Amino acid sequence: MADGPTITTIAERAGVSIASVSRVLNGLPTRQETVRKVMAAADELGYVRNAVARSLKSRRTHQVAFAMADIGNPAYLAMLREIQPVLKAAGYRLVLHSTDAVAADEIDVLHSLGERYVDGLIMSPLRVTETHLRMLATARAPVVIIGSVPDGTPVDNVRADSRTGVRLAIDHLHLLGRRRIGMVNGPLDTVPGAARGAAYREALAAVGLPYEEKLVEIGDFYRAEGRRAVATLLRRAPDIDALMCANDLIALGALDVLRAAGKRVPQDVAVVGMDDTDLAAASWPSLTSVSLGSAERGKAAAELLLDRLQNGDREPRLVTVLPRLAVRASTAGEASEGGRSS
Amino acid sequence: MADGPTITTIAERAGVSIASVSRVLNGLPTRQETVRKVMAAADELGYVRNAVARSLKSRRTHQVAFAMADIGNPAYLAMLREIQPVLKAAGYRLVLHSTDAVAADEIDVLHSLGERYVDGLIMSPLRVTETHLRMLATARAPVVIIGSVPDGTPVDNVRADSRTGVRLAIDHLHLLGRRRIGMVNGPLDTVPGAARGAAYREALAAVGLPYEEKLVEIGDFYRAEGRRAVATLLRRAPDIDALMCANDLIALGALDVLRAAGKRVPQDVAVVGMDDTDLAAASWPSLTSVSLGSAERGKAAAELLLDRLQNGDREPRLVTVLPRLAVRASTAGEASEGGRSS
DNA sequence: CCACATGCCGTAAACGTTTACAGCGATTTT
DNA sequence: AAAATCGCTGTAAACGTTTACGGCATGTGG
Repeated sequence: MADGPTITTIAERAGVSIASVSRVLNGLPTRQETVRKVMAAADELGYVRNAVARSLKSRRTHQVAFAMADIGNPAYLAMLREIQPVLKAAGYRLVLHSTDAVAADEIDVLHSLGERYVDGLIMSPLRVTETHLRMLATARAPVVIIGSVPDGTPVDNVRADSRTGVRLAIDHLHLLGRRRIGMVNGPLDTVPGAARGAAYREALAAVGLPYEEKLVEIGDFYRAEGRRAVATLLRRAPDIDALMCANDLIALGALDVLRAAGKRVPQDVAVVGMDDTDLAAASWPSLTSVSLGSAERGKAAAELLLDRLQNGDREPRLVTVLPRLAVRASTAGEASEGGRSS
Repeated sequence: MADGPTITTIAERAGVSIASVSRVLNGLPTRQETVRKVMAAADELGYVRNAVARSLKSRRTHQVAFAMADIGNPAYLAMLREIQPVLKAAGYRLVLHSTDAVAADEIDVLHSLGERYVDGLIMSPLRVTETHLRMLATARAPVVIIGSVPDGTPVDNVRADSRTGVRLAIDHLHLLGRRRIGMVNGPLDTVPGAARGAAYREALAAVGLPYEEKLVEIGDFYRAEGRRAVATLLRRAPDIDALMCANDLIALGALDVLRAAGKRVPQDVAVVGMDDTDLAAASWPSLTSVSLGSAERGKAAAELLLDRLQNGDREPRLVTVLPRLAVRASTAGEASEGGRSS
């Protein structure tokens, strides 16, 4: 692992100055003969440009960071899968942070932008605090936020429309004749939790169903929590005939509990998940799920950031991605069999 | 986004030299009064160290790359989930590459080590070619390979033991009384494909069952391919009573086809997957699966690399992770209900 | 009172690039 | 034939750090 060659090494071997070497390497106009000599020397030495020195001088790292709230959550994973190729195609490397949805970690990441090891950041915070907003306003590099941010915040923003998403699901259930539609939600102090809770209430109203406290249970966005919450709900309201779950993991927990309780899905209780992850197609019965377009949001975020990197001072932009309902067996009978595979 | 403060800015404001600033910032012995002045200036200016300049001088980037073969494959994802926190705890950032299992991309990544934008690399190649080996031998930064590499290759290496893994599964099926055990494998020119195929043959011999060509079908490591392969297999050998699948996605495809063919799982056909991903616990019936310890392998790889970064010239080390059989409903009846949630 | 050690600090060089500027030989213009 | 232009090249500075080295006070021992 001997010290690699630098442009100085090349310059000596080719008998030219380092400036010429640099020019050749960057394709700037140079005499043919010089080009030949430099190329030959570079080849023989197995030269590779030092990215660090290059970044220092050019003030561009060609790296972009993505701060995922939760690396285990398939929704964020779907974003990552779209972000990666977009960045790669544009010649950027991806630095991955996992913040475990801890606000302090997110703030750390924002702070670390000052170290200038990346040209920009894509971030999907679960909660947006005052501190977030303050740091966003003074961030040392462009940031794109996936998730909602107050109007006027000076960053590019990509949003899901969970309101419409929940609406799609409730309409679907209502059309199928369901009238006792329960909801299992995640924590109300998270952005998605709050939005989905409110949307549920609204959607019920829209189809003319009453909102009943006892049909709603709050847990967390995990399968085990989903089980717990649904068990509680069933005890409280045994006549429930449909469940709107705030994500797919919760919905899987619901399937577990319903099966154990001897309820048939979808005949007795229809179940809808949210995020339309790979798990939805894999489960049995396969899970009807509201896709909030994680993949599209990731792609949009990456594109917004790349655009901003080329054009530093355009207006902040807001992109909203439309939801879609993926109907599968857990609401629509035995028929459909999801086919997404990775 | 005005140009951030540098140590020069601080030096001016504090009325000291940049050397003193650097010393204070690095905790080297300095007079109290100077420390105070520098700290005050740094705070007021909101100074953050420039990582690029630091790296250039110190020849350390505090970044490590992970080249995933396939970002959509839960097995690699499990590795990522372990690697990330280990690196973070040690103060390293993670640069993520997705090579889509394309050899050329993997070579690119190895080549790019010459750019010195990372201190080391963890890589999980699907196939190991001559070129791989040549580049590994001359890599400009330490590399840890997850997957098998010929003895004598001068890199740290973390292996799964798919031989024992398949053996566990076949023993299990044999104990359950299955005698017509088919296999659905991925491409034989991949490292895992070859290993699993050979292991299947060996394991059959170990329990005294004959190897039959017609019980084996090759596809690829995806669900749709699994469906196709199992359909073919069923046509060719309708009396099959167990299926050993080379990964969980294939096994899910098998479940699809068996259900459609009216075969009960596990009563008529028992199914075993491999990798023990989240999907295994999510499917229904839940899937018995051989865990090859993806998480442990990721963790081991990260630790090997960190160790190597501190101690550049110790002997290459080989870590082998033991497999484990996660028994679920697809072989053992209705009883168990997997509970892993993320 | 001088020699010397000690503790801090500033100057300057280095890490490996990119790039403004000036120099220089050859060609073109007047 | 002198002047201007042109194409190419080398010198040197800069990016923001870290760090070897020497200098300057201060304190100690003879």
